[in-house]
Amino acid sequence: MPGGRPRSFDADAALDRALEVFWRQGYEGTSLSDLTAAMRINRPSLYATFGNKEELFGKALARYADGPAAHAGEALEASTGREVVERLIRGAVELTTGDDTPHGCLAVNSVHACGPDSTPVRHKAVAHRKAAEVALRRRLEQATDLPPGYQPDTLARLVHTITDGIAVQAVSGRGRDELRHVADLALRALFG
Amino acid sequence: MPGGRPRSFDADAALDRALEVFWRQGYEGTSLSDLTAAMRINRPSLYATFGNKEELFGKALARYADGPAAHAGEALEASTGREVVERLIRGAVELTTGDDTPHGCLAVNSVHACGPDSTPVRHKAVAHRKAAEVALRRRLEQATDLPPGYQPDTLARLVHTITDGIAVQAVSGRGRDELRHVADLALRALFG
DNA sequence: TCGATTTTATACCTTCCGGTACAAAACTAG
DNA sequence: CTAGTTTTGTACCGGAAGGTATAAAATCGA
Repeated sequence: MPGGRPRSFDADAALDRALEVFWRQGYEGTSLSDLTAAMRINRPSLYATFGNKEELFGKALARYADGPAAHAGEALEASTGREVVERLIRGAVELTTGDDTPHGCLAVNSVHACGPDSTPVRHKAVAHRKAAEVALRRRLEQATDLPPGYQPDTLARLVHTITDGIAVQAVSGRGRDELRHVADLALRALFG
Repeated sequence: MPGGRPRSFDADAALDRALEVFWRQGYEGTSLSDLTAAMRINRPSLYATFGNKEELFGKALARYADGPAAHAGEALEASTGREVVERLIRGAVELTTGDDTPHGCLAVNSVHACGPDSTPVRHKAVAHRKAAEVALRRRLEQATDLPPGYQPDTLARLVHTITDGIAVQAVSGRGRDELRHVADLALRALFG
Protein backbone atom coordinates (compact mmCIF):
# COMPACT_ATOMS: atom_id res chain seq x y z
CA MET A 1 0.00 0.00 0.00
CA PRO A 2 2.59 2.63 0.73
CA GLY A 3 3.93 4.14 -2.43
CA GLY A 4 5.34 7.60 -2.14
CA ARG A 5 8.41 9.36 -3.30
CA PRO A 6 11.51 7.85 -1.74
CA ARG A 7 13.60 9.87 0.65
CA SER A 8 16.64 11.24 -1.09
CA PHE A 9 18.98 11.46 1.91
CA ASP A 10 20.33 9.29 4.69
CA ALA A 11 18.58 10.29 7.90
CA ASP A 12 21.35 8.96 10.12
CA ALA A 13 24.02 10.86 8.23
CA ALA A 14 21.89 13.99 8.38
CA LEU A 15 21.52 13.56 12.12
CA ASP A 16 25.27 13.22 12.48
CA ARG A 17 25.71 16.51 10.67
CA ALA A 18 23.12 18.17 12.85
CA LEU A 19 24.93 16.87 15.92
CA GLU A 20 28.15 18.36 14.64
CA VAL A 21 26.58 21.78 14.20
CA PHE A 22 24.82 21.76 17.58
CA TRP A 23 28.05 20.66 19.22
CA ARG A 24 30.05 23.44 17.58
CA GLN A 25 27.54 26.27 17.73
CA GLY A 26 25.18 25.41 20.55
CA TYR A 27 21.42 25.14 20.41
CA GLU A 28 20.55 28.80 20.21
CA GLY A 29 23.52 29.64 18.07
CA THR A 30 22.38 27.20 15.42
CA SER A 31 19.67 28.44 13.09
CA LEU A 32 17.44 26.31 10.93
CA SER A 33 19.36 27.60 7.94
CA ASP A 34 22.60 26.41 9.51
CA LEU A 35 21.03 23.02 10.06
CA THR A 36 19.54 22.57 6.62
CA ALA A 37 22.78 23.71 5.02
CA ALA A 38 24.87 21.25 7.04
CA MET A 39 22.41 18.40 6.65
CA ARG A 40 22.00 19.08 2.92
CA ILE A 41 18.24 18.87 3.17
CA ASN A 42 15.57 21.50 2.99
CA ARG A 43 13.36 22.74 5.71
CA PRO A 44 10.21 20.69 5.19
CA SER A 45 12.29 17.51 5.02
CA LEU A 46 13.81 18.36 8.36
CA TYR A 47 10.41 18.89 9.93
CA ALA A 48 8.92 15.76 8.37
CA THR A 49 11.81 13.57 9.50
CA PHE A 50 12.85 15.01 12.86
CA GLY A 51 9.87 16.95 14.17
CA ASN A 52 11.21 20.40 14.91
CA LYS A 53 14.41 22.03 16.08
CA GLU A 54 13.94 20.98 19.69
CA GLU A 55 13.17 17.36 18.86
CA LEU A 56 16.09 17.26 16.46
CA PHE A 57 18.33 18.45 19.24
CA GLY A 58 17.03 15.72 21.51
CA LYS A 59 17.89 13.10 18.93
CA ALA A 60 21.30 14.65 18.39
CA LEU A 61 21.95 14.54 22.12
CA ALA A 62 20.99 10.88 22.29
CA ARG A 63 23.29 10.14 19.38
CA TYR A 64 26.06 12.07 21.10
CA ALA A 65 25.74 9.90 24.19
CA ASP A 66 25.84 6.69 22.18
CA GLY A 67 28.56 7.83 19.80
CA PRO A 68 31.26 10.37 20.58
CA ALA A 69 30.57 10.28 24.32
CA ALA A 70 30.11 6.53 24.59
CA HIS A 71 33.28 6.25 26.65
CA ALA A 72 31.40 7.71 29.61
CA GLY A 73 29.11 4.73 29.83
CA GLU A 74 31.79 2.20 29.03
CA ALA A 75 34.11 3.59 31.69
CA LEU A 76 31.77 2.28 34.35
CA GLU A 77 32.65 -1.25 33.31
CA ALA A 78 36.24 -0.93 34.44
CA SER A 79 37.19 -3.26 37.24
CA THR A 80 38.37 -0.77 39.85
CA GLY A 81 37.06 2.55 41.05
CA ARG A 82 40.30 4.18 40.20
CA GLU A 83 40.21 2.94 36.65
CA VAL A 84 36.62 4.09 36.24
CA VAL A 85 37.63 7.58 37.29
CA GLU A 86 40.75 7.52 35.17
CA ARG A 87 38.86 6.51 32.06
CA LEU A 88 36.28 9.23 32.63
CA ILE A 89 38.82 11.98 33.09
CA ARG A 90 41.14 10.93 30.30
CA GLY A 91 38.18 10.26 28.06
CA ALA A 92 36.89 13.76 28.69
CA VAL A 93 40.15 15.23 27.46
CA GLU A 94 40.11 13.20 24.26
CA LEU A 95 36.43 13.84 23.62
CA THR A 96 36.62 17.60 24.07
CA THR A 97 39.83 18.23 22.15
CA GLY A 98 39.36 16.11 19.06
CA ASP A 99 40.90 17.20 15.80
CA ASP A 100 37.88 16.22 13.73
CA THR A 101 35.19 17.20 16.20
CA PRO A 102 34.21 20.49 17.83
CA HIS A 103 36.02 21.33 21.03
CA GLY A 104 34.08 21.11 24.26
CA CYS A 105 31.20 18.88 25.29
CA LEU A 106 27.71 19.07 23.86
CA ALA A 107 26.08 18.34 27.20
CA VAL A 108 28.07 21.02 29.00
CA ASN A 109 27.46 23.54 26.24
CA SER A 110 23.76 22.82 26.27
CA VAL A 111 23.43 23.47 29.97
CA HIS A 112 24.38 27.03 29.09
CA ALA A 113 21.70 27.41 26.43
CA CYS A 114 19.95 30.55 27.52
CA GLY A 115 16.84 32.42 26.60
CA PRO A 116 13.21 31.63 27.19
CA ASP A 117 12.69 29.18 24.33
CA SER A 118 15.64 26.94 25.14
CA THR A 119 14.46 25.98 28.60
CA PRO A 120 13.38 22.48 27.49
CA VAL A 121 16.77 21.92 25.92
CA ARG A 122 18.53 22.94 29.09
CA HIS A 123 16.32 20.57 31.04
CA LYS A 124 17.17 17.75 28.67
CA ALA A 125 20.86 18.38 29.18
CA VAL A 126 20.50 18.59 32.94
CA ALA A 127 18.56 15.34 33.02
CA HIS A 128 21.19 13.62 30.91
CA ARG A 129 23.93 14.85 33.20
CA LYS A 130 22.08 13.90 36.32
CA ALA A 131 21.56 10.37 35.05
CA ALA A 132 25.27 10.06 34.37
CA GLU A 133 26.06 11.23 37.86
CA VAL A 134 23.71 8.74 39.46
CA ALA A 135 25.25 5.94 37.44
CA LEU A 136 28.76 6.94 38.48
CA ARG A 137 27.82 7.18 42.13
CA ARG A 138 26.24 3.72 42.00
CA ARG A 139 29.36 2.36 40.40
CA LEU A 140 31.66 3.96 42.95
CA GLU A 141 29.56 2.57 45.76
CA GLN A 142 30.60 -0.85 44.53
CA ALA A 143 34.29 0.02 44.50
CA THR A 144 36.57 -1.29 47.23
CA ASP A 145 39.69 0.58 46.22
CA LEU A 146 38.74 4.15 47.06
CA PRO A 147 41.16 6.00 49.35
CA PRO A 148 39.93 6.07 52.94
CA GLY A 149 37.43 8.84 53.62
CA TYR A 150 36.39 9.22 49.98
CA GLN A 151 32.60 9.14 49.91
CA PRO A 152 31.22 7.76 46.66
CA ASP A 153 28.63 10.48 46.14
CA THR A 154 31.06 13.32 46.73
CA LEU A 155 33.75 11.67 44.63
CA ALA A 156 31.28 11.17 41.80
CA ARG A 157 30.43 14.85 41.90
CA LEU A 158 34.07 15.86 42.03
CA VAL A 159 34.88 13.69 39.04
CA HIS A 160 32.08 15.26 37.05
CA THR A 161 33.16 18.68 38.23
CA ILE A 162 36.60 17.97 36.81
CA THR A 163 35.28 16.60 33.51
CA ASP A 164 32.95 19.58 33.22
CA GLY A 165 35.89 21.87 33.84
CA ILE A 166 37.90 20.08 31.18
CA ALA A 167 35.11 20.76 28.71
CA VAL A 168 35.10 24.44 29.61
CA GLN A 169 38.86 24.62 29.24
CA ALA A 170 38.62 22.94 25.87
CA VAL A 171 36.14 25.48 24.50
CA SER A 172 38.33 28.20 25.92
CA GLY A 173 41.11 27.12 23.62
CA ARG A 174 43.20 24.91 25.86
CA GLY A 175 44.94 22.24 23.80
CA ARG A 176 44.90 18.51 24.13
CA ASP A 177 48.44 18.18 25.42
CA GLU A 178 47.92 20.75 28.13
CA LEU A 179 44.73 19.08 29.27
CA ARG A 180 46.42 15.69 29.36
CA HIS A 181 48.85 17.11 31.85
CA VAL A 182 45.98 18.55 33.84
CA ALA A 183 44.35 15.11 33.84
CA ASP A 184 47.61 13.53 34.99
CA LEU A 185 47.84 15.89 37.91
CA ALA A 186 44.19 15.47 38.84
CA LEU A 187 44.52 11.69 38.91
CA ARG A 188 47.71 11.87 40.87
CA ALA A 189 46.08 14.14 43.43
CA LEU A 190 43.06 11.89 43.71
CA PHE A 191 44.79 8.53 43.90
CA GLY A 192 48.43 9.31 44.64
CA MET B 1 28.79 75.73 28.51
CA PRO B 2 27.09 72.36 28.73
CA GLY B 3 23.42 72.72 29.31
CA GLY B 4 21.31 69.76 28.36
CA ARG B 5 18.63 67.75 30.01
CA PRO B 6 19.99 65.87 33.01
CA ARG B 7 20.13 62.13 32.98
CA SER B 8 17.25 60.69 34.94
CA PHE B 9 18.86 57.43 36.03
CA ASP B 10 21.96 56.16 37.80
CA ALA B 11 24.27 54.66 35.20
CA ASP B 12 26.11 52.49 37.72
CA ALA B 13 22.90 51.05 39.08
CA ALA B 14 21.69 50.41 35.54
CA LEU B 15 24.93 48.61 34.75
CA ASP B 16 24.50 46.45 37.82
CA ARG B 17 21.06 45.44 36.62
CA ALA B 18 22.42 44.68 33.16
CA LEU B 19 25.11 42.52 34.74
CA GLU B 20 22.49 40.62 36.64
CA VAL B 21 20.52 39.85 33.49
CA PHE B 22 23.57 38.85 31.45
CA TRP B 23 24.70 36.63 34.29
CA ARG B 24 21.35 34.90 34.56
CA GLN B 25 20.39 34.68 30.89
CA GLY B 26 23.65 34.82 28.97
CA TYR B 27 24.61 37.22 26.23
CA GLU B 28 22.54 35.76 23.44
CA GLY B 29 19.66 34.88 25.70
CA THR B 30 19.29 38.48 26.77
CA SER B 31 17.38 40.72 24.40
CA LEU B 32 17.48 44.49 24.33
CA SER B 33 13.96 44.47 25.68
CA ASP B 34 15.11 42.34 28.62
CA LEU B 35 17.90 44.81 29.25
CA THR B 36 15.86 47.99 29.05
CA ALA B 37 13.17 46.44 31.25
CA ALA B 38 15.69 45.43 33.91
CA MET B 39 17.64 48.67 33.73
CA ARG B 40 14.47 50.76 33.77
CA ILE B 41 15.65 52.87 30.89
CA ASN B 42 14.60 53.03 27.28
CA ARG B 43 16.50 51.95 24.25
CA PRO B 44 18.05 55.22 23.08
CA SER B 45 19.29 55.94 26.61
CA LEU B 46 21.02 52.57 26.63
CA TYR B 47 22.74 53.28 23.34
CA ALA B 48 23.73 56.82 24.30
CA THR B 49 25.18 55.73 27.61
CA PHE B 50 26.69 52.31 26.93
CA GLY B 51 27.27 52.13 23.18
CA ASN B 52 25.51 48.97 22.09
CA LYS B 53 24.71 45.53 23.43
CA GLU B 54 28.23 44.25 22.94
CA GLU B 55 29.91 47.22 24.63
CA LEU B 56 27.40 47.03 27.45
CA PHE B 57 28.34 43.43 27.95
CA GLY B 58 32.03 44.36 28.07
CA LYS B 59 31.34 46.88 30.82
CA ALA B 60 29.20 44.38 32.70
CA LEU B 61 32.00 41.82 32.52
CA ALA B 62 34.51 44.34 33.89
CA ARG B 63 32.12 45.17 36.70
CA TYR B 64 31.67 41.47 37.41
CA ALA B 65 35.41 41.03 37.81
CA ASP B 66 35.68 43.98 40.19
CA GLY B 67 32.52 43.19 42.11
CA PRO B 68 31.00 39.75 42.58
CA ALA B 69 34.13 37.96 41.36
CA ALA B 70 36.62 40.17 43.15
CA HIS B 71 37.62 37.27 45.37
CA ALA B 72 39.53 35.76 42.46
CA GLY B 73 41.99 38.63 42.40
CA GLU B 74 42.19 38.98 46.16
CA ALA B 75 42.89 35.28 46.62
CA LEU B 76 46.30 35.76 45.02
CA GLU B 77 47.32 37.87 48.01
CA ALA B 78 47.14 34.94 50.40
CA SER B 79 50.47 34.03 51.95
CA THR B 80 50.76 30.40 50.87
CA GLY B 81 50.10 28.58 47.65
CA ARG B 82 47.71 26.31 49.37
CA GLU B 83 45.68 29.16 50.76
CA VAL B 84 45.57 30.83 47.36
CA VAL B 85 44.11 27.67 45.87
CA GLU B 86 41.75 27.16 48.77
CA ARG B 87 40.36 30.67 48.50
CA LEU B 88 39.85 30.29 44.77
CA ILE B 89 38.00 27.01 45.03
CA ARG B 90 35.90 27.91 48.02
CA GLY B 91 35.23 31.34 46.56
CA ALA B 92 34.00 29.75 43.35
CA VAL B 93 31.42 27.77 45.29
CA GLU B 94 30.12 30.82 47.09
CA LEU B 95 30.11 32.98 43.97
CA THR B 96 28.24 30.51 41.80
CA THR B 97 25.61 29.43 44.33
CA GLY B 98 24.57 32.75 45.84
CA ASP B 99 21.02 33.19 47.07
CA ASP B 100 20.71 36.72 45.70
CA THR B 101 22.68 36.25 42.50
CA PRO B 102 22.29 33.99 39.48
CA HIS B 103 23.85 30.58 39.75
CA GLY B 104 26.96 29.91 37.72
CA CYS B 105 29.74 32.18 36.59
CA LEU B 106 29.34 34.94 34.03
CA ALA B 107 32.76 34.30 32.51
CA VAL B 108 32.14 30.58 32.11
CA ASN B 109 28.66 31.15 30.71
CA SER B 110 29.99 33.68 28.23
CA VAL B 111 32.58 31.30 26.86
CA HIS B 112 29.60 29.28 25.69
CA ALA B 113 27.92 32.18 23.91
CA CYS B 114 27.36 30.77 20.47
CA GLY B 115 26.29 32.02 17.12
CA PRO B 116 28.10 34.18 14.63
CA ASP B 117 27.41 37.56 16.21
CA SER B 118 28.63 36.68 19.67
CA THR B 119 32.16 35.85 18.63
CA PRO B 120 33.59 39.09 20.06
CA VAL B 121 31.89 38.40 23.36
CA ARG B 122 33.36 34.94 23.50
CA HIS B 123 36.77 36.38 22.79
CA LYS B 124 36.37 38.90 25.58
CA ALA B 125 35.51 36.11 28.00
CA VAL B 126 38.42 33.97 26.83
CA ALA B 127 40.83 36.86 27.23
CA HIS B 128 39.56 37.56 30.71
CA ARG B 129 39.96 33.95 31.69
CA LYS B 130 43.41 33.67 30.18
CA ALA B 131 44.58 36.70 32.11
CA ALA B 132 43.33 35.15 35.33
CA GLU B 133 45.20 31.96 34.56
CA VAL B 134 48.46 33.77 33.89
CA ALA B 135 48.13 35.65 37.15
CA LEU B 136 47.52 32.45 39.08
CA ARG B 137 50.46 30.70 37.46
CA ARG B 138 52.73 33.62 38.32
CA ARG B 139 51.53 33.53 41.88
CA LEU B 140 52.04 29.78 42.23
CA GLU B 141 55.55 30.10 40.84
CA GLN B 142 56.31 32.15 43.93
CA ALA B 143 54.90 29.56 46.30
CA THR B 144 57.24 27.35 48.29
CA ASP B 145 54.65 25.10 49.83
CA LEU B 146 53.47 23.14 46.83
CA PRO B 147 53.58 19.36 47.16
CA PRO B 148 56.63 17.90 45.42
CA GLY B 149 56.16 17.41 41.70
CA TYR B 150 53.35 19.93 41.37
CA GLN B 151 54.24 22.21 38.50
CA PRO B 152 52.83 25.71 38.89
CA ASP B 153 51.47 25.99 35.36
CA THR B 154 49.72 22.64 35.46
CA LEU B 155 48.40 23.26 38.94
CA ALA B 156 47.07 26.66 37.90
CA ARG B 157 45.21 25.02 35.02
CA LEU B 158 43.86 22.27 37.22
CA VAL B 159 42.60 24.79 39.76
CA HIS B 160 40.81 26.72 37.05
CA THR B 161 39.49 23.48 35.63
CA ILE B 162 37.96 22.74 39.00
CA THR B 163 36.50 26.21 39.46
CA ASP B 164 35.10 26.07 35.94
CA GLY B 165 33.55 22.73 36.74
CA ILE B 166 32.05 24.14 39.90
CA ALA B 167 30.40 26.85 37.82
CA VAL B 168 28.96 24.25 35.45
CA GLN B 169 27.67 22.19 38.34
CA ALA B 170 26.07 25.28 39.84
CA VAL B 171 24.13 26.09 36.67
CA SER B 172 23.13 22.45 36.48
CA GLY B 173 21.31 22.82 39.75
CA ARG B 174 23.84 21.51 42.25
CA GLY B 175 23.34 23.24 45.59
CA ARG B 176 25.79 25.17 47.70
CA ASP B 177 26.13 22.53 50.41
CA GLU B 178 26.88 19.78 47.94
CA LEU B 179 29.50 21.89 46.21
CA ARG B 180 31.12 22.76 49.50
CA HIS B 181 31.66 19.06 50.06
CA VAL B 182 33.08 18.75 46.57
CA ALA B 183 35.45 21.61 47.35
CA ASP B 184 36.48 19.93 50.59
CA LEU B 185 37.33 16.74 48.77
CA ALA B 186 39.19 18.54 46.01
CA LEU B 187 41.35 20.43 48.49
CA ARG B 188 42.00 17.32 50.47
CA ALA B 189 43.08 15.49 47.35
CA LEU B 190 45.33 18.32 46.27
CA PHE B 191 46.99 19.08 49.59
CA GLY B 192 46.24 16.09 51.79
C1' DT C 1 13.01 84.99 27.96
C1' DC C 2 15.59 83.04 24.40
C1' DG C 3 18.60 79.96 21.88
C1' DA C 4 21.80 75.91 22.45
C1' DT C 5 22.28 71.38 24.11
C1' DT C 6 21.35 66.92 25.86
C1' DT C 7 18.13 63.28 27.26
C1' DT C 8 13.71 61.37 26.92
C1' DA C 9 9.91 58.74 24.70
C1' DT C 10 7.63 56.78 20.72
C1' DA C 11 7.57 54.82 16.69
C1' DC C 12 9.74 52.78 13.20
C1' DC C 13 13.42 50.30 10.14
C1' DT C 14 15.73 46.09 8.24
C1' DT C 15 16.94 41.51 8.98
C1' DC C 16 16.56 37.07 10.51
C1' DC C 17 14.18 33.68 13.33
C1' DG C 18 11.30 29.11 13.61
C1' DG C 19 7.73 27.16 11.19
C1' DT C 20 4.34 26.10 7.24
C1' DA C 21 1.21 26.08 2.62
C1' DC C 22 1.28 24.56 -1.66
C1' DA C 23 2.24 22.53 -5.83
C1' DA C 24 5.45 19.82 -8.65
C1' DA C 25 8.06 15.44 -8.62
C1' DA C 26 8.89 10.56 -7.80
C1' DC C 27 7.56 6.53 -6.35
C1' DT C 28 4.03 1.83 -5.65
C1' DA C 29 -0.14 -0.70 -6.42
C1' DG C 30 -3.49 -2.02 -9.57
C1' DC D 1 -1.61 4.54 -17.68
C1' DT D 2 -3.97 5.89 -13.58
C1' DA D 3 -4.89 6.73 -8.69
C1' DG D 4 -2.94 7.36 -4.38
C1' DT D 5 0.90 8.58 -1.42
C1' DT D 6 5.00 10.63 0.22
C1' DT D 7 8.92 13.78 -0.42
C1' DT D 8 10.83 17.73 -2.56
C1' DG D 9 11.56 22.67 -3.58
C1' DT D 10 10.02 27.36 -3.25
C1' DA D 11 7.95 30.82 -1.44
C1' DC D 12 5.88 32.69 2.27
C1' DC D 13 3.99 33.83 7.29
C1' DG D 14 3.91 36.29 11.85
C1' DG D 15 6.94 37.71 15.23
C1' DA D 16 11.01 39.25 17.46
C1' DA D 17 15.72 40.58 17.09
C1' DG D 18 19.23 44.73 17.24
C1' DG D 19 19.40 49.33 16.12
C1' DT D 20 17.83 54.27 14.83
C1' DA D 21 15.13 58.68 13.23
C1' DT D 22 12.60 62.20 15.18
C1' DA D 23 10.44 65.32 17.97
C1' DA D 24 9.08 66.69 22.70
C1' DA D 25 10.96 67.71 27.33
C1' DA D 26 14.31 69.52 30.51
C1' DT D 27 18.24 71.78 31.63
C1' DC D 28 22.17 75.42 30.86
C1' DG D 29 24.36 80.22 29.68
C1' DA D 30 23.28 84.84 28.30
